[in-house]
Amino acid sequence: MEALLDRLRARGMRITPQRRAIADVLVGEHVHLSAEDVLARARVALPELSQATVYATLTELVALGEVCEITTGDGPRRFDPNVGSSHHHLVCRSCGAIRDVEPSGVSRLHVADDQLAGYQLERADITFRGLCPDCAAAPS
Amino acid sequence: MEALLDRLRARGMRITPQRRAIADVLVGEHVHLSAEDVLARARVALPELSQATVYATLTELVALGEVCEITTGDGPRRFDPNVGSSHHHLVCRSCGAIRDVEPSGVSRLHVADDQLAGYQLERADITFRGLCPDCAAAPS
DNA sequence: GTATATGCAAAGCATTTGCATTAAA
DNA sequence: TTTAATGCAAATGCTTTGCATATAC
Repeated sequence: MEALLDRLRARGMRITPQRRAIADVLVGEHVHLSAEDVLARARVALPELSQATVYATLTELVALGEVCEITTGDGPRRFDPNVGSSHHHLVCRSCGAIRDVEPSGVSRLHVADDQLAGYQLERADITFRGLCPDCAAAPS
Repeated sequence: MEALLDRLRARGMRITPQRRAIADVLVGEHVHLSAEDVLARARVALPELSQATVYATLTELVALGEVCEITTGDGPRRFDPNVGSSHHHLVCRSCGAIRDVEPSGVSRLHVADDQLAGYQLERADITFRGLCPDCAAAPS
């Protein structure tokens, strides 16, 4: 429950009411919040929370690898706390909805060594794009 | 050579000096230009070209599928005219350099049907992240 | 001649920054 | 007490927009 805050404390970060409120919102699977979403939700518990603090905290959480960011290619970036499973994303090109795709459902990707030519690979971001069931049914 | 302009004409677009200058710059492989890059290069041939026209034209070219956009997750988006081969990208997290990865060097990706749940898939964007040879050698 | 494309400058949006104040440890 | 975190507001960077003018067809 307090896992994220514990890890932050362990890394020397101070636990403030602001960080607690933000951490409380960044929990669960299929959660893909914009910075604005995080602010709005965390403000329910802590109305005086500022946007700048949300951005600062999100930046740190991403740097620590506790949260990952998703760039939809349109609109603000989204933050995903589900870093445990290294899943991929399905993004609707019409409404922007994001759904997770479990890695187990995707064949493993392998890159030929000669393509890497000295690169030190860290990870692969895989984003599937198309129309979600709702948008496929009701074309714009 | 004039292939892109021909296709634009065929779709009813007017061929202006501006579009010619922009099209001349959007040629080749391993080309990943920002809007600013496109403006600067096209202005060599047509100094009075405006930024707004570059953005408008790039937006149309993307909509027509003649150019694809790459979101690096940092900095401005890049435009890639090499839509013929549906390649993937290797992005250096330190200097931002982008290199193409030929699909032939990557194992084919397959998504289990039950993961798609009504989604109408259009494409998969695959971005590998890590350090390029230069940045791996000289850590920041 | 007519509709489309252009250029300019202003607006827009997401995000970052500077800095004085506050508070966690 | 000390150093890090916060809030505010201004600044930044990229991109889009409104609108009058110019121009491809």
